[in-house]
Amino acid sequence: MSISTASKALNNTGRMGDETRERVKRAAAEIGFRPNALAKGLLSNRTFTIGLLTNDTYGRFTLPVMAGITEALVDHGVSVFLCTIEDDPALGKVHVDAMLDKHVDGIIASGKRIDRRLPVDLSNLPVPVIYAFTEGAPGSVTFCADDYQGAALAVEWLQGLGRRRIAHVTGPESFVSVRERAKAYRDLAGDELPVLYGMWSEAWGHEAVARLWSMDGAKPDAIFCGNDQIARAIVDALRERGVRVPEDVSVVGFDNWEIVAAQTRPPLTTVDMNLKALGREAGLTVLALAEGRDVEPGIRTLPCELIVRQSCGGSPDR
Amino acid sequence: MSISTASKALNNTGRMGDETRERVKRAAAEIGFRPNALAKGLLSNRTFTIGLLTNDTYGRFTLPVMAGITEALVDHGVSVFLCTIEDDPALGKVHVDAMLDKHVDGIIASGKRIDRRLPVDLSNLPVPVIYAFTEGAPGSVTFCADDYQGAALAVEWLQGLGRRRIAHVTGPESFVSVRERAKAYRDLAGDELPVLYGMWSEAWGHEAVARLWSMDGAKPDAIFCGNDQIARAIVDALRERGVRVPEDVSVVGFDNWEIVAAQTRPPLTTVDMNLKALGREAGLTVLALAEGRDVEPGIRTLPCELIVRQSCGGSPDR
DNA sequence: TTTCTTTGAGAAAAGCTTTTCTCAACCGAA
DNA sequence: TTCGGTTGAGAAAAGCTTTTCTCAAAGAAA
Repeated sequence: MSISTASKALNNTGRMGDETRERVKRAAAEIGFRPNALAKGLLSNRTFTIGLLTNDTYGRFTLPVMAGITEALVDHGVSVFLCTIEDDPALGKVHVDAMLDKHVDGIIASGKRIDRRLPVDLSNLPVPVIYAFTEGAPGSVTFCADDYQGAALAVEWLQGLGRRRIAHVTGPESFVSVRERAKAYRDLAGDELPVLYGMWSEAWGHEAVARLWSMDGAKPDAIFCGNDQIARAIVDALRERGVRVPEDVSVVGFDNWEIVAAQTRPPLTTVDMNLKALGREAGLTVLALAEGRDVEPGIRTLPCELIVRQSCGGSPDR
Repeated sequence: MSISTASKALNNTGRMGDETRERVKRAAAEIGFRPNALAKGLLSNRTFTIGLLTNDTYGRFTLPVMAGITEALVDHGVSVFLCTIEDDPALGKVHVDAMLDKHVDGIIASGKRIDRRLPVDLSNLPVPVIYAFTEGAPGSVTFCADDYQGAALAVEWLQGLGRRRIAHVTGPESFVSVRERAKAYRDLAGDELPVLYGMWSEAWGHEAVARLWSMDGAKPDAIFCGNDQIARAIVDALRERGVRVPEDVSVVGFDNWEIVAAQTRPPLTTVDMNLKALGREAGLTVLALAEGRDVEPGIRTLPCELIVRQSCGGSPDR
């Protein structure tokens, strides 16, 4: 039995008798034959391996993205190198070089904010690169969540519940996401109340409540928060003041970070950026590029989704 | 210039004139020559690739382990496949098969608790397997944190601050970690107060405080918690009751989960399991096995460390 | 000058698949 | 019987390195 005959039998290629083909397959199964992916890759220039580059140490955003990528690609036999590069350009280069040496089929760059580049040069690489939840190079494919739409979802939900004095407490104005979300808030809720920019911390949530409740005039009847941590702090701060959530004030978060959103009392209604879906899309897109298919460059925006829990009141079906 | 001469020049092997060697190296640098790791691996049976298998979806424990592995191995040119298999045996098999096809040099199995196996059969694999923060097969190398010592650290710290009525609120007794920590607590703090077993949730923390404060007799002057989430809830619950932390009651957590420990008011003093160091050790150990070096099988226990913040009072240097 | 030794460079094989070509055998048709 | 066509199987090359072997040339010693 020649090697080439065996190869053709197992790959269902070439011409040969059905009986021979079956015999080869049986024998292969019996000895537990596994084709060597390295040899295959050497020949085909496809390693069924991609690299995920990120500077998100805690995996806050990258893990869901990674989960999506893996979910989409595992069926295609693709495995993923996860490379966390902190914000160290040297480390980034080391990891990228290692990936290139191993001939990954493509690289997905990811991060912890949408408006910052990873500290690595990914231009002129011999493999396709796409960006997910991080700023991409011009002419590249970039996936990100639709902050405007997500924020609109939150504000409209509050308005649908009859809330009219909606405040917005959020993170640093330097973040594009923050500005986008604030824009949606302004467009829908008007400018009766100031947007409160601050930090992404619980401390800021507490301070914001103190500020809102020390202002003259009617108090807010709803607060749309820039992330779940702030929302949680706000819920805590309101409780400490004797303000009831959701009876007196509805609170909406952003991120649907389970560990925060679900543990808050009451659990947070919040906007989910669908990072897993984003990862799936990103994964399928590198795969397409790796296979030589054409992909339109540009920024692809994926819609957010509102996760309804109990911090707003109202029935889940409105 | 022959291929073999070039190879020898670049690898500093073989006999050749210094001038030739230099010339080859210059030329290689100039054209940006990268040896193909696949071809190299095909020959040497080393791919400088390992797989990290985990069922810890949120990366709570796996991410620090992963960071340690990467940190230890990136200098050796090793890249890591991260495979999250939830608790799905089929998915596990798919990932393991993919890794074997790609000829990883070794596999590290990791998880979210020390006394559960991953739902995959890792015996009789053609590559070395080691376990980190999950139950290992008999005769294997397993790394885990020293729960007893970590708990002792916490209790001794509280006693060193003069606390005498120390309570212990922790997770489900079914966890080995829980029992180990409780044992250390008992050995050091005696049995004046019951160990309160419950859930790993904030809700349980609140309930535990309610229970402790409704009991007859003197109230605790310190609470050692099974994890940071419980500790956080306990700090919150105490504040709501008007009990001051750390003046009236000292609280110690477990895990040093920054996102919880650092955001608690006051920030938590807590036990860090040194998962990153654990990852480093695990990484170096698979590498050793992959290189054919002998490694003593057994369970390696790494010491925990106390991270002092403000929830206990006392000066950081005692 | 001849022979031995040393030195530097290239040839070839191995590692594992896939793919393309070649070739022998067999069948049916002329 | 002979020729064209079909069919099944094997040989060989390619993909990229490393390593071992061979060999020619140059230098040194006799």
